[in-house]
Amino acid sequence: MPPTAEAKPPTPRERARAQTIADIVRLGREHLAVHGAAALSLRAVARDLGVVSSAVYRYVENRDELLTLLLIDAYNELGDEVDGAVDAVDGQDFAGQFRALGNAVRNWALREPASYALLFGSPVPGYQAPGERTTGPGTRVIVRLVGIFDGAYRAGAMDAEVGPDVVIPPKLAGDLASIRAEMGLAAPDASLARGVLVWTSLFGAVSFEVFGQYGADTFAAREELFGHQLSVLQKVAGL
Amino acid sequence: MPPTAEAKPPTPRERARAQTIADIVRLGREHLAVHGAAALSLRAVARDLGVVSSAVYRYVENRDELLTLLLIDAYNELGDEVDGAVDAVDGQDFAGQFRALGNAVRNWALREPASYALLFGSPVPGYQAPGERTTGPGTRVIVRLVGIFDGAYRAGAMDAEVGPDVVIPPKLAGDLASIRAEMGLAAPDASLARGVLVWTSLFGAVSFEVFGQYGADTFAAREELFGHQLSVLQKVAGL
DNA sequence: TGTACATCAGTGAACGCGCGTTCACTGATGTAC
DNA sequence: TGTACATCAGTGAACGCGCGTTCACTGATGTAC
Repeated sequence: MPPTAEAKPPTPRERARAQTIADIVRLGREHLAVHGAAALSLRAVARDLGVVSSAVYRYVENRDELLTLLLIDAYNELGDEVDGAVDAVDGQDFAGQFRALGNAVRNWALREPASYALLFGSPVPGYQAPGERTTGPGTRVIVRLVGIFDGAYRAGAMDAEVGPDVVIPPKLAGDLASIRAEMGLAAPDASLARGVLVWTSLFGAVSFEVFGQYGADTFAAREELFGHQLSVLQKVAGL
Repeated sequence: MPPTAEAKPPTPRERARAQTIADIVRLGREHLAVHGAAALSLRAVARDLGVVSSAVYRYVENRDELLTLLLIDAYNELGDEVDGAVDAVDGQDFAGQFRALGNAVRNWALREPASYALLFGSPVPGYQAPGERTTGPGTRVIVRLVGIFDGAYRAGAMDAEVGPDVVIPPKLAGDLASIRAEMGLAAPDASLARGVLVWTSLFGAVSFEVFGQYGADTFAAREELFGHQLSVLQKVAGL
């Protein structure tokens, strides 16, 4: 059965190599948290790793590739967290799933603000993520969110929505049709468009809190504020 | 009448000085647009200004102060743009004012993505904005937005809102009471809380577009998408 | 109106620092016969 | 089982670069008498 050549058990060297790469990613994340993405430096990672600076080039092609690894790692950590939270909710409780997803995003973002900033903050100047490697991990949350909405629609659990008189312009309807086809969805244009707003609004709320836009003193009850925002968004989505 | 010592006409030297500072800010913004905030460098600005690097220290105390100047400049440019757009709408057309504000934010953000990122993106590592200088300019948009909401409420132009059964927890109500007192507002808790969501959602939508979260191909009809988002947010706000 | 002095803008050299990346190399670890 | 060779991890020096900030200085511009 050697057609699947990947199935061999890893050699000690391979294991050591994987461990070192994992260490590099871990140290890179720590560096990210302290100094930000723009200041991420291979030399600093090498220092923390206890190795001469040129040695990291055995594991990582260049600085941009380290950024890519960190990006993928962060996307997957967030994705795992979201999946875990949503999976813990009853499959028919779509509103509960939505709230679990929102809270998972916020909790992770507050715990890992630097990684969150890398994923959802200002683009890193001069860095372009390689789509073929990041698109999968990078779309896990939205795919999951859309899954909840579409599941609710199919189950007939989607209430009348806010402002049903709002019309969808044809050009936008075209985009939504592509999305519907690509993701195999059933929900109509209005629901999908509403979903996009809820999606961007969720991250808008989290970003404001994580990036310090609220100021130091304005909101003491941040958890309650976010809970309220989720409640309203839930209504907007029709859940 | 020398008590108001500030009223003297500026000397040529003062005018030259003001002009140079304006040039520094302008060049700093260009640099920001190309290389990002973290890479903003006094030496590069000095080069563009055609002057030796130490000369800029005659005008700007250090790198952080240049960042502060850029921050204030950007906040005021955005504030002017928003004020201009809202002022152009009939004072009783609260929904129109809201849409004008939203579109002004988006247009400015798309035109000046680097400045937008400085204001609303990831925090610049190691930089803390001096509140006493930035709070005023930095709150112009939210003050204006709240003004529209409160004006609508006082004019009795605020419709029934989404999900009126959503309760405001006491801790959050306390925060909202402080805001109401501080800003001299009339609107009740539910409206204020809704206003916060609309505020964060508006910037969430703009940030996703400016920061490239939509991906390259998903939405061709970005203008229409944003228009739709504004429509739904308008309903959420009760306008 | 003319002179003496103070203020200011800009210079150029220097400080100490960190960065990404390349390259020839040494040793250790694995593999093929 | 033993030997020859290939692979790989890590070294250390070097390249050329840009950065923030300080400091003593030169000249030009303004001000007071």
